[in-house]
Amino acid sequence: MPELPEVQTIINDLKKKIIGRKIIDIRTITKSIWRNGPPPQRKIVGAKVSNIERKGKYILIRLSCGRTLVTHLKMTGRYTIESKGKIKNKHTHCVFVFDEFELHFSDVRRFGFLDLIGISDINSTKYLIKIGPDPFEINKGEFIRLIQSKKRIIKPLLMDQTVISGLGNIYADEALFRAGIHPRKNSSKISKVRAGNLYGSIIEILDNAIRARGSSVSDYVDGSGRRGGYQHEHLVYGKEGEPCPKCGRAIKREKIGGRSAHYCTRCQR
DNA sequence: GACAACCTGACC
DNA sequence: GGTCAGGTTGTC
Repeated sequence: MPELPEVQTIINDLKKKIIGRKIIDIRTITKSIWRNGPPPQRKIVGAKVSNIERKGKYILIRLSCGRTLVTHLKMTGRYTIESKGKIKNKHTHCVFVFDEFELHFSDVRRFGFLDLIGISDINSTKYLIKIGPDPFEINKGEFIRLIQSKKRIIKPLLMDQTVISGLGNIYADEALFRAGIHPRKNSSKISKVRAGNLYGSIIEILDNAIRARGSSVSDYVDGSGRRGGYQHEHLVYGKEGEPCPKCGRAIKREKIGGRSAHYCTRCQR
């Protein structure tokens, strides 16, 4: 799925288009895309979008009625603004109709979901409350303490959304390469200086990736259906066998924590 | 911590 | 046919 930069790009795009606009109709094509079943029309139709926020990789669309439309895009979910009456493709699962355009939620693999939560549910929805702070919400010292206090393999730890949110497979690989840290390194054994460097790398790549409107490896597109540009700045992700940009040795790909890790066996210790 | 599961599509 | 894919969750 989209990781933090892609989710943030979509949110920035949607904000410009739908804040202050009224939802005049909802058409659910795939009922199962709603985590708790499709909500009754009356709970959404007529409400205006008051704000859009991000919590980790979740998108929170705040409505004037006090409810919140929660979305997780998982691997292939998309939110795109489409012209009215646009022909839906077979992976479009829900359409939110506004006065002058429509917001389409589509998802090839259907791992993503929509959920409408009430005012009183905001702080009690279990999958939301367990999400940890994203890297922008903590400082370097807090990050160092966070990873040194756990005895975990560093890469899966970086991707554990309950510890720190927003990073996925691409940005975890890219951050570890830039910080020169081996993806299997035990988090408790990373020195303060190197953990600080890792924090700096994470912030830098997230900032740059947001500036480039995200990474499009295969499916990801922004709210206007356009691809991002940060994939051109990837140094190791998806580059198995290619020379390391620092030392020239071939980049290795290896399963770590059930996911493909890409790294340099010489530069990352 | 490893692995399967959820699903479809692309590629070898 | 098999493998792989920006994610998360549940089961050993």
